[in-house]
Amino acid sequence: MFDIKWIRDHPEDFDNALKERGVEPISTSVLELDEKKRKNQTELQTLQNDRNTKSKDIGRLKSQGESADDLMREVADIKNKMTSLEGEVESLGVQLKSMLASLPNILSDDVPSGKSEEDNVEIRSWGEASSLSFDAKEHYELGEALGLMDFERAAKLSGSRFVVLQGGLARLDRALTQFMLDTHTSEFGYLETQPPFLVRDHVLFGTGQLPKFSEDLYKTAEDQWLIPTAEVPLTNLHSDEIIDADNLPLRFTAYTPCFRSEAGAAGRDTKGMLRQHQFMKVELVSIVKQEDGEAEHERMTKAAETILQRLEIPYRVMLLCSGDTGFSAKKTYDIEAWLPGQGEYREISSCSYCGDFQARRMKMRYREKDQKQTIYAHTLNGSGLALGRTLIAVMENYQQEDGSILVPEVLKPYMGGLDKICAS
RNA sequence: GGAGAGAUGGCAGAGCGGUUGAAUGCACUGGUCUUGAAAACCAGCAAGGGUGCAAGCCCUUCGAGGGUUCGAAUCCCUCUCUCUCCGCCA
Repeated sequence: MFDIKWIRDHPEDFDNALKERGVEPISTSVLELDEKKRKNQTELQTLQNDRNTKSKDIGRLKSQGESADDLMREVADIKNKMTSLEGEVESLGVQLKSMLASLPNILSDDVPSGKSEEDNVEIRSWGEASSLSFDAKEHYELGEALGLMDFERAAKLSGSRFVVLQGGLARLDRALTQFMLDTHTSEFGYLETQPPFLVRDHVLFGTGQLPKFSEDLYKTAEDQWLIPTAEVPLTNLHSDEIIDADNLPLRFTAYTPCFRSEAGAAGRDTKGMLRQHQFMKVELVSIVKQEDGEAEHERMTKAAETILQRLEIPYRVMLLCSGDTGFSAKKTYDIEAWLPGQGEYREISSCSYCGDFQARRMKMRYREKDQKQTIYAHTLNGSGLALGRTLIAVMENYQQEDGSILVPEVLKPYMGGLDKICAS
């Protein structure tokens, strides 16, 4: 969501910025609506003022036992005039809001132009993206051979894009979770949080999934939505509040399931557990002062990278191009882990800086000590990391020629003595 | 799921349909006093929006949305949430 005052003052900057997003120039129609609304609003407020004073006069007259019939007639007149104006102001306001609510965030200056993921730019890489000394298998081949990853029975229960994990793989997934949460809480200062997994409309509006992307989400019969990521409840925790600046930054981490309909992804990544309707994720969310947003973005990305480094999984950090950056983000880094089985880097984390875009939508402000004015907070979110995909990365990178999987050193304390996962 | 009570400013808590955007207390900020602090006393202290060069003026908001009325925090309806009791339950 945008500051209408800023658009008034910088209509061309606004159009140019959105052009990067492939949005047609819209400032003219926005400002036209805005102007019309304000004109009507001013007129309406004059009438309201008139009505208020006259009503008070009526009260005064009546309390003195005098007749107020003339004044009452006048107020009735005013009221008539108000009715249509009220409707007009209301409807113009709704139009303006819905126009602004469907526009994506303005990108940071350093986001490269581009159409698709092809145009993303590698920022740095870590580790060696090498092939193994033997013929590396993909995660689903390994998992099914181990008898610990079952897609058929998952389909029997729930349809396509689900998986059942068992035994050592389920344990490994749990170990990864523990390791991630421990690292983020104790080393990076994120507050472990268990949020609800079902949320209301306005919460999804706040982070930007609604109104545009409802087809990507699941909705319950009670009209609550299943969260597509913990970013949604975590970022909204302090919505509609004025935060004491001394309490910033706020950093939250949560381990939650994520539910995505994957509408429009038909045929993509149908094999294995790369793209599921339900997956677990450890999420990171930061709420910071406006001047701290960019530094926090780097810090958050480092926190996510730390997990892969400790797991000794090669990865690269990509700066997403304009065409690949999400709706609410100003700038996004994807972390892609090396998958020897696939012979490719695949996204395992996405860290986004949203500026005040989400904060405006959810009315989350902060105030500096001794200042009267409120400022919209800046929000960031990142995966730290997606569990399913991290499990895949561990499996493919730690696979042995016999199909067994070694447990990464850093996970051993969490594996109850198990240091290798073999066929059951 | 059934029965009842409630929702007011950062918190607590008043509020016969008419100068109530809202008493009072606490908290907070500034000042007086004090060597300093505390106490005491004085003053200030809601958000969002419109308008104006500005000072300011104005509008809206007392859980949300409708309605009654010249006028609603106060009356009516719907919804949401909270609390108490009963039932069920991880």
